[in-house]
Order: sequence, then structure tokens, then C-alpha cells
Amino acid sequence: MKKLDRTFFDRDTVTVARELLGKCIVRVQDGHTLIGRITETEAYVGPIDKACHAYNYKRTPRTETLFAPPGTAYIYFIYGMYHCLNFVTEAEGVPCAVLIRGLSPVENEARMALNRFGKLPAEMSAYQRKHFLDGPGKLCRALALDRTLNGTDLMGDTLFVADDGFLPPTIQSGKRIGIDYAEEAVDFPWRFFYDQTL
DNA sequence: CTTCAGATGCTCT
DNA sequence: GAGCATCTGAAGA
Repeated sequence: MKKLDRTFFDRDTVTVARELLGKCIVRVQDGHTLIGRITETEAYVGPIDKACHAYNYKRTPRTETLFAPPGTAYIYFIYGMYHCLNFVTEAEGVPCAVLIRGLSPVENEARMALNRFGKLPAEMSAYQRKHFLDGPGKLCRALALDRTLNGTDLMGDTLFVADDGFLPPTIQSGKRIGIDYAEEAVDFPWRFFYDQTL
């Protein structure tokens, strides 16, 4: 397990989104290490992308984190009850990020299940197991991520990304989800994923 | 498998 | 006040 350094994030956002597939998110919660492998991402490119919160360098209290150095966690609150996890990319001051949309459990699935359902994995329904971490709000619950961790430096030890040598199968791409308001940007093929059953 | 409504509160205009 | 980078459970096909 090798922690990704800042230079990994200090690159073209779409490239980073693609290359994050298969990498591991490591989250240390109260001394417990939770690990999930990234299965789905989306790129958000502030300078040109109407789907991005910081489109055209729009600076507000919420988007402030997007202007932070690459390798910073951008975690925001949405729909009154969920959180979304992103990693800031590109040079400091260029507001871009990669949204993490899906994971598969690697380590400490038990604690993730407790965080999400208050139950152990063995007590989960078949439906819950099949859709365990396949959404941005779901994985934040499982990893106990909320706004208090917004702005966390991924070079630290509470939340970071690591490479364990896993190579994902064929990578697919498509339109991003839930951004119907974004005019021409709705069609940008900036969602990346791979089939976990392969 | 599909659609559908409801939850719930922050953020920006 | 309107909208939101979502999820869940219920109901129907």
C-alpha cells in the first residue's frame, strides 16, 4: 500500500478521475482503519464546467475548498441529509475536483456496515449487500465522512488514497449523474467506472 | 425489474 | 424562497 502523493492530484482532472479507479481510500475512524476500492468517479472542472460548484471560478464559502491545493478533501452537504466526497485536483487556485461515486469494501466491512445500517454485514439484506457502497452519499455514511472533514489534507493520516497494485478491468465512461441543470456540460463523458463482477 | 414521493437543511439569490 | 453532484421504501408490472 503506497500513499498517493500530491503530484498525483496536481494534474488534469479528467485524467486523475480515470486513474483513481482501482485505488484505495483509507479512512481512520477512532483508531479503526476502513478501506474501500474506488469503482466509480466523476470529474468536475471549474473553469469550463457548468456542473461544477465553482464554475467560472465562482468563489463562495462552500466552494472555498475547491481553490485549495491538490490533494485536499472537498466534502459538502447535499439534499439536507447526505454528504459527497471529492478530491481537489490541478494547481492551487484552479477549482477542480473528482467526485467519488462508488467503492467496493476492502477492509473493515463490519464497521462500514455499522456506520451505514447499525448492523453487521451478516445481518444485511441481499439488496443492501448488492448496493452497499454504490453511491456518493452511501460511501460517505459508511466511512463516517461529514463536513467536519471538509478541507482535510490527503497527505495526512486520517483520510488518504493508496495504491495497492490493483489494476481495474476495462474502464467505461459516460455522462455524469444528477446534473441536468448544467446545459452543454450534461453531455461531457466525465464519469468513469468499471464492472465489479469481472 | 420500474417508477414515485418524501425526507430534510444548507446555500445562494 | 428555490434548488440541490441523493437515498429509501412502497407499490406496480
